[in-house]
Amino acid sequence: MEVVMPDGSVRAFPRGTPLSAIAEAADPALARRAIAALLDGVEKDIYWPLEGGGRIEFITPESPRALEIYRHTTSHLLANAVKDLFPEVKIGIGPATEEGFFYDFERREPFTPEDLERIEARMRAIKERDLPIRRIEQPKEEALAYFRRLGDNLKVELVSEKGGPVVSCYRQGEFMDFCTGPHLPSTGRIGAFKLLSLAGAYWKGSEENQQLQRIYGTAFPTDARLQEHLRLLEEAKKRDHRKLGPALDLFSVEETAGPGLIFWHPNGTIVRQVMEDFWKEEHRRRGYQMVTTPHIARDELWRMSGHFEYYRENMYTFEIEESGYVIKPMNCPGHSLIYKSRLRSYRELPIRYAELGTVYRYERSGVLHGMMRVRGFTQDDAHIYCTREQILDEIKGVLDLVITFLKTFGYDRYEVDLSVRDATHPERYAGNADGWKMAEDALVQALQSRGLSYTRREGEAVFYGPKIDVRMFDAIGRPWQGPTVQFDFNLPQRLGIQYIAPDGSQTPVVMVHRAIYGSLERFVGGLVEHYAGSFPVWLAPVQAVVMPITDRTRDYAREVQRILRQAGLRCDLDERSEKIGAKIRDAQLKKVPFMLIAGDREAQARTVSVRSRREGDLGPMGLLAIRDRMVQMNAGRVPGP
RNA sequence: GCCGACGUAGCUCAGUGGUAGAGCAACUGAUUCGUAAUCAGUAGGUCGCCGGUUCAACCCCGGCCGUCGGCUCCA
Repeated sequence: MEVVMPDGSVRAFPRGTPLSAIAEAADPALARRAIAALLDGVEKDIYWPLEGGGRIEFITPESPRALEIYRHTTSHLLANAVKDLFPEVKIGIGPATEEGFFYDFERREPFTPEDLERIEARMRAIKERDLPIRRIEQPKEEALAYFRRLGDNLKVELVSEKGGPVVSCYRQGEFMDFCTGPHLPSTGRIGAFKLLSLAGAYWKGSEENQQLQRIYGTAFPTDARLQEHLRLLEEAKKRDHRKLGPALDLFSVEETAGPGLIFWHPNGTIVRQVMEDFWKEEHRRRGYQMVTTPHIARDELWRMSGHFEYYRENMYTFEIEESGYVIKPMNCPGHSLIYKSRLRSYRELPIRYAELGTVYRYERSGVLHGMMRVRGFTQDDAHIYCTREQILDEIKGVLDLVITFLKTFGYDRYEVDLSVRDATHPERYAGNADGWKMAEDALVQALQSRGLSYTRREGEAVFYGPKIDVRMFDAIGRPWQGPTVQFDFNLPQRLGIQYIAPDGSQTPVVMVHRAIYGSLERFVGGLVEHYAGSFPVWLAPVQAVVMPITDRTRDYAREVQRILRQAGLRCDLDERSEKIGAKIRDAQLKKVPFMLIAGDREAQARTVSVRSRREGDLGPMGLLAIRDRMVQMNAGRVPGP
């Protein structure tokens, strides 16, 4: 048979030659390192006997696809160790994930952290034994009989559902698992790994099903890469907004008041207001009109909008004088009422209503998370009511706005998703096919016109319309949910939102719902982590601290503060009787961008010694020079340090 | 909501049934000092809350609240 080698040459091998032998023939050094192969692009185990020839490539520990194989094999190692130590345990599934791997187990007693240590030790022992890992293809019935004999009901369920007439399993020593592979050729080839945590997880991801115990871990080909990953986890921990936020006195969550409710402290409120000012400025400039709508409304409104039907579980309701009321979970019905408060002509469109609207939603206690997932939050919401002809320009306008914001906040990397409906199930969606097509075309055209590449996500649209979602990546490469643009075919229909067309007819509007920050809480939480608490000058709660060195220069320092404050800068004065080193240390810990040191020399020369939080001592600068520089950074919303 | 872990001073953490501790922060005083911690003193706790066991509970048991890691669901 003929084999196309990795270098492109074609060579002949006898049928049944193992891929490892082909690697050997290609390059003995490669053969030693190859952990698996690609046959015409399909992953195969390295010992797999090749029957029909084809194009061969080899996967080495450095290959991007290698990681998944290492992790998947390590998850089997985990299950193997658990079975050894706890024979009564039933095994579920154990895939590789973005960050590592997990395996789900059914066991009456909970695993303890001590169990985890024992399991990890056993895993290492099995790795040491260097057991061969072999793929076994057998009739489905045989595999079923095997798992039945072990009482592994979950596996029996999986094999019955997923397996064809012949199913593949992987065996290492006494342990065998139902799996498509590929895997490392032996347990000794497994790299560095670590078990990380314990969690509950529903069988097949459904709340209806029993809950299993999930053990999480991570694995890498080398210890260096594992250590690097663990270091990154530490780094993420240091940036955690739930830690930094209270430490920098930005916000707190108060048990007395209840979970999921954010108290914005003065420092946090500065960040928030600066963001709000920027937002209002940009929106007014682009023809948005600010509106304000009430926090509560009769349930009548929410019945009309459909929320009472579809969103009730998330709404807080109460009664006043025997009428039912709802605390608003969304702003759109309110905006639509303003639109409907009188007849609208096509001449008025597009109408763009914007509101920093605070909404409250009931979220199950287990999902709450710092500022990221809360029960009360402020959306930077806007609704665009326009004609079909105006759609494209409107979407383009929104995308321009989105890009402006991403840049300003230093999110240089982002990805765009376009979520469209599952066209095979039109009954699940509001609006007609024509509307969906038109909306989708407009979204695609707008994205193209702005040179934005995107991933199309079939069936990911909400029931009321297609949407664009932006995912932004922070300074250490983690994704955050960003701006979103959504069409809404439901509300205009339900609320009868129309305009008078040139021919005098009543025509339904097209409604677009969009948010840039999403929620101020979530966005600020993300920013804290993105900047690790070191906000750029324009956002920093305190932009500079003036530090007199001795009491002799106290009055001068006060003057410096006054000058900066008069220029609109947020400037503190540290006149404690501490040494300069201590003042610097404290300002540094508060992540203040500039420290302005005022000693005798500076007072004499009408300068300050400038110290940057990031670059350290920058030497003396004239008062007006530092003032103007900071004013420029502030007004220019310079995203950097 | 579910599974598991955790909850001691503002923060970080000691404290295995017998009178609650340290460092930092805070406050007071001294010190007037040149780029990440000056020194001394003082104060600060219903050990998350409620109940139970016990002569005695921060410690053991139960319930609740909250936080964290996940699952499930979302800005």
